[in-house]
Amino acid sequence: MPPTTVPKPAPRERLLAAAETLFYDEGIHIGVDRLCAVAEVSKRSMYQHFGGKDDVIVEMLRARAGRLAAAWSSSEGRTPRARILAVFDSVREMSASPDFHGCPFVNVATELKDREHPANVAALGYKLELNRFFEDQARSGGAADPQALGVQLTMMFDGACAYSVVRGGTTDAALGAVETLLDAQGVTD
Amino acid sequence: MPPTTVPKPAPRERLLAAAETLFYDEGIHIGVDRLCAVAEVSKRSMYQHFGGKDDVIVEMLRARAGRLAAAWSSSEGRTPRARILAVFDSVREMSASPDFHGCPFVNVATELKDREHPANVAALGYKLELNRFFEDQARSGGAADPQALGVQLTMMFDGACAYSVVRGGTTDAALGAVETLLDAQGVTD
DNA sequence: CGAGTGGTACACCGATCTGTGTACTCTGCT
DNA sequence: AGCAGAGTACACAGATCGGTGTACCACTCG
Repeated sequence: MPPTTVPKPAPRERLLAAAETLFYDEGIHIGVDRLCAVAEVSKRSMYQHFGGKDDVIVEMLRARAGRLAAAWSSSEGRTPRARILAVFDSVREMSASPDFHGCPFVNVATELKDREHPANVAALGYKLELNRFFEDQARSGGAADPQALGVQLTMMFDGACAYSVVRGGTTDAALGAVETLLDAQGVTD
Repeated sequence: MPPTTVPKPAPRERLLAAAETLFYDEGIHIGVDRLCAVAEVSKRSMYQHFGGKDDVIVEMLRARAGRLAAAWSSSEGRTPRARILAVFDSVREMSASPDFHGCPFVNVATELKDREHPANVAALGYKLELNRFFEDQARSGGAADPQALGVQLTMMFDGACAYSVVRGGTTDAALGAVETLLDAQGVTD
């Protein structure tokens, strides 16, 4: 029988996985030495797979954005209101973990400042996608002003994350606010 | 006649002023050399006035929190609803500036991660104060659940800031959401 | 066998980081 | 005049940063 050990993923995948946890847990200011050590990849290999540290950040964000967007879409079949609430419920769940440090995209944008930076462009893309998801669901649910509601829900999303970052608690209160905003626009089940 | 030149503030004040703009505009990872150069204070003097870079950050946040809290209180005499909306209106105004980079307290908390850090404790104190202001106004305005409304408004506050950080636009949409949340709890003028 | 390829180990570069040590100047007070 | 304190200029330490150069190793394909 073949060896039971799972083959180690390729260096590129190991780097992206390490970047996801390290950059999120400790910020994007950690050194590439640390990153490579955790990924068990030589620094030389890293610079052959990526153009530089910034490149790793961008690719990591892109991969993460894709996975998260897929998670929202997975709620197909349910009502628009339920699909919106499910997003906030997942945030509530994540915020219960001591390893929760807010929205990774907002974090990178905050740490980078420069709005022209490719990583910030990726973060913006993610937020636009989230906004569009909310807006689409709001429209499907018969909202009076889907566009405004989409923006408001996006704000509430990041506000809930920031709340947990500073306070350390969970984001339960966000669900009540979201229900109020949905009710006000006639988005019922 | 006396010289028209205003006397230069003391080194301590110059350092705090420089820290306020530099740490906010470029993040708290800039070097102390840069900070001292802008403040026109020798590095040696900085370490005689403050225990270290972290100390400067904490003192800067404390000063800033005091001034902002005073700004909310300045709206005495107006209705609770108007006082709450005034806070979000000032955020809307600030977000119009290209120099706006979100809430300085949330930014520091995001960049520092460590929740035990004194600067993060200061940030938490500020957010608790803001939360209490909202809650007090909600109660005065006859809200059905002032505590929940206070938290929701605090979330909306940070959400509006994060929105502007990533998108670059103003936070107009937050006002609509706030009005909806206030209406739902019966906080009218 | 040999060549090419992907990866590693490790030293190294210049820049920058926080923080300190030292010797100097300025200023106000008595 | 003389002294003390506050501030400055500047070199320096030890660490870490992103990034590179070099020599070597293991594997596959022909």
